[in-house]
Amino acid sequence: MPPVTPATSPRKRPVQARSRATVETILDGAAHILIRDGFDRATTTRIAEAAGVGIGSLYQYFPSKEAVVAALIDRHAAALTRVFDDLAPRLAGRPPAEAVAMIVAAATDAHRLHPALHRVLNEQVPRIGDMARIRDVSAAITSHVARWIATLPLAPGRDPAILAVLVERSIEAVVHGALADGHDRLPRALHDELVTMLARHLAPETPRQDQRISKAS
Amino acid sequence: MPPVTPATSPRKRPVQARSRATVETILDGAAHILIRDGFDRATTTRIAEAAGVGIGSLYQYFPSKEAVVAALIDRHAAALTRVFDDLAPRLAGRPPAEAVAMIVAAATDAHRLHPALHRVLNEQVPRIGDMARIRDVSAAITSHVARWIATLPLAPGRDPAILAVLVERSIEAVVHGALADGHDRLPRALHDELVTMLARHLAPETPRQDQRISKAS
DNA sequence: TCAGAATACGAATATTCCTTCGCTTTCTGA
DNA sequence: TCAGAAAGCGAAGGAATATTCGTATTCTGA
Repeated sequence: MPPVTPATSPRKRPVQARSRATVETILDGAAHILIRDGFDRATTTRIAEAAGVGIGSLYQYFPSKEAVVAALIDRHAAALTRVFDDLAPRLAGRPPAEAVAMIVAAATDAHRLHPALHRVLNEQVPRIGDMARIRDVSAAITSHVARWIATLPLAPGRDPAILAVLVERSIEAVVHGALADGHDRLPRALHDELVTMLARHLAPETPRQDQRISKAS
Repeated sequence: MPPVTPATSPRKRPVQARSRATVETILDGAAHILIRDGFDRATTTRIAEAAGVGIGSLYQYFPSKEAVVAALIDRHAAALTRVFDDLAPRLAGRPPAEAVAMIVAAATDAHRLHPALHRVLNEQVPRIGDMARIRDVSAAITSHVARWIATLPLAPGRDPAILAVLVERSIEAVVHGALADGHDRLPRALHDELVTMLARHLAPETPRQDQRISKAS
């Protein structure tokens, strides 16, 4: 269905330790060049140069520039996922305010894993067609959150899965926005409003929403 | 400062009606090609073809492919801004639940102005370096929202500007996410949770948030 | 009606980048 | 220690695009 799907699967699998290291080196070089030059100016030649390997070696393991970036996305996505996998078990039993604050903190950490790279990759992901990889990360996070929410006492009729989407997207958007605006962390006031809002919305006394809101013209 | 700034400013300004029409035509052609082929496969030649003008004419007004896309972004951004400019005066005096629902509706409308184009442009904006244009749109929306929030009775110490950021980003993220997931509108349940959450957070009785939340480990 | 300016055009040119392939070097397992 | 496999290398070829520029056409203002 995606009109654009450059070949991104590896050409040859590195088997010796030496070549596995080469692949890592290429990925590092790619990250470097991507950050410095952006995707468009990043050429396979420059990537190989930055990595200190021959261009031929690069093509031994990657069929194209897209494939290199896809691999980089994969590596970064794995790191992101790990942050939230670590978080999930620690949420158990926490009251909403605490847990939400922890999720916010994790989101911030994730963004700071490698900010410059994170940013470039975010921008380029759509082009690589590796959207699925990112969707997976996001889905994994949401599902962790949903599992935690499911343990909370909620008014009947409220769906943890939906609340999780709401929570995850709000947090991601606010954190991402703040960091994109140049802050190195969520400004305190915004952080507190966000946490309060979400925590309160997850409180047991929050009623199931009714048709009360459909009065808008 | 931006490492990547392809020339995007027009080469020559169209003065006669004829050439102004040509420029519009080129933009239409660009939209068409961009949607059909994506940015990478979109070439200046194909754009000119689709627009039914000579390639030379394109270069008369745009120094590069990036410039064409930048102009397209600009045109689209103006349309988006208009949606919210129209909305702003209608918010006056509305209670939170109503107004929030209207903002959500506007965000949905904005996304549906030209979904295919919206999507492609969203993906390409970062590359064009026209990030600023988008930031402006977003800032304009936030500022409208802030002006409305400023008219609400709030607990002392709460900042309308910050609440506006929270509201705008949450709505945009949730709406965008839902549409990206393939829905053609916000699912009802998610819509209601979102509106309830935000409206409640803007209610006068919502207390100023304190250090209550910093207990998280 | 006419001169000068504005537009339009597209074949030809200039760039840029991707990718391959034959050869050298290094490593692994026996 | 040695043969075969794995890895590394980069000049050269090839394909795709961006962009220019001289010429033809149309429009504007007097």
